[in-house]
Amino acid sequence: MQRLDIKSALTRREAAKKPPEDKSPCSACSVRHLTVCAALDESELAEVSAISKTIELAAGGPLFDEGEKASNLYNVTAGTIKIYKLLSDGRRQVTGFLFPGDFVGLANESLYAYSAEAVTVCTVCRFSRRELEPLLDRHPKMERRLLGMASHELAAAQEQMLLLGRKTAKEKIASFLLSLSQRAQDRGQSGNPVTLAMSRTDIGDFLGLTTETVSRTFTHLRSAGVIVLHPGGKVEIPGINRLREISEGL
Amino acid sequence: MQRLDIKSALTRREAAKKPPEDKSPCSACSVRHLTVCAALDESELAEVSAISKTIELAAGGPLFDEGEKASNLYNVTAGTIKIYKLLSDGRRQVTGFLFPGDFVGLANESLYAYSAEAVTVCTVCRFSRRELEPLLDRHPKMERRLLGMASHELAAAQEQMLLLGRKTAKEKIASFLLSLSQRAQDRGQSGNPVTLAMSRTDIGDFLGLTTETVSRTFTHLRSAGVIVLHPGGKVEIPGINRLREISEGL
DNA sequence: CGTGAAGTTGAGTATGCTCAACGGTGGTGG
DNA sequence: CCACCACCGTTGAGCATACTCAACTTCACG
Repeated sequence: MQRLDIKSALTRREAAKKPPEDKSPCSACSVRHLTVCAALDESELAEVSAISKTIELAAGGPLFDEGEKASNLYNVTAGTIKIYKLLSDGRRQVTGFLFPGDFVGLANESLYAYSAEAVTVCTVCRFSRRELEPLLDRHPKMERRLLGMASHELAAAQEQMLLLGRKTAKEKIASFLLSLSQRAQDRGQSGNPVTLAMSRTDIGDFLGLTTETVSRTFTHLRSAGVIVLHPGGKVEIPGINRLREISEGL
Repeated sequence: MQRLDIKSALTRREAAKKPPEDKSPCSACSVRHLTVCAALDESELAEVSAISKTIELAAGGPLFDEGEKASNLYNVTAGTIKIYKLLSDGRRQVTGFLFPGDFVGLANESLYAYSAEAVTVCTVCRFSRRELEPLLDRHPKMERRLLGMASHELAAAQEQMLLLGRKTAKEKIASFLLSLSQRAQDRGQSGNPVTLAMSRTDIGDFLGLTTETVSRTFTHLRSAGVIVLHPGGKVEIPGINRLREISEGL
């Protein structure tokens, strides 16, 4: 799946080398319907293409760091990105995983409030903040869309606060699997089995648990027959309704 | 302070009864510079006035409930509001406290993703979503401001996730006090002593702790001479730098 | 096939929770 | 006006969930 996306990203880059034509490279974007670029017409897409640049990241590669000047915004087009914050002693909280179509880099202040790093090989579209803002002024439709995406993220953040503050380890893992499954389905991929692209450490840092507890809880759910762990981070969920109950503490 | 704000709200309502004049009631809004209405000119303010209604809430009064149709948006002008989510067994996570100037009710989907309830006596400005949206279309400046406020809330949500997932009880309480102090200062009020308008239960539900642990931790910080507890929920912070260290685990 | 990172499992522990009791306070009704 | 009651906050004792430290296994990669 990653390999496939990289291939399409390369195709997009080749298109960018060609002289201007009636179709912009963004026209071919396979995740456009999920992004801030949804519902733009051809001429608007061309404007966006003109100020965007496709970037590839190796697994583990940094996109930006907390405290850095927030001069760019990014659209994920392939792969998985994690965003996180650190405490001075190294404790880490992953505040989100980003998948194709997700937007990253919004910062009200001039500095990024968190770090972003590729979990897998990734492709992202980069926009300079300076160039994007006037474009947003001219296209309220796009700004409205951005506000909608920010509201959506805000709702997700609140759901995550509920998880972090009030759920048990078992409920956290169950909620996490269901959320990954849902997001895969939103992208037209399989929601079952679901693929975990990230490490146990990343999952722990996302759920407010240690890797040991994450591992033990997976084992526990496996013993209970709710999930089956396959190689390559694939998790089959035969008991998806049971998992839903567990995620809500029933 | 609450009493004062209520008085100004009444003044505002009286103004609304008068025939149209060159100054809209919003002109007198004491927290406008903090709100989405900042940087609007007189004619724009008049438009906003026309579709807003001032509402008063008793302490404990509900503003809206999770799952309700999100037909209104609100601007807090006086008092403290809490927003929260519930699990089916009654576990609660307070996801935020709102103070004058804060905006509440953004919902990407058509339903509210959380409940909102007055902590103290409150005054809020109500906008119908249906009426506000066309106004935003005509005033990109206002929409940009809204996006900025949403980004700011997103950053705060991430900071809160770090707190919930990775901080100890002591660090949580210290961070909480500092954040309240900062927000009071942003509103031109005293940052020290800071007033806790909410109950221990609300604080616990915000920080992912029980009331007992909140209480014990306050006692501990008091014994350590970092804070002094005064009647009326006032907390004096003689050791504010020590509190900063504690909040980061030093 | 060797090496190092990632994942799993186990034993013991600590932080924060549960359950319980008690003091203070504010609102209510006799 | 005062007694009563409910609620809030505080404190204590015991306990459980998830953490720490450690060993071992599995897996990916050279």
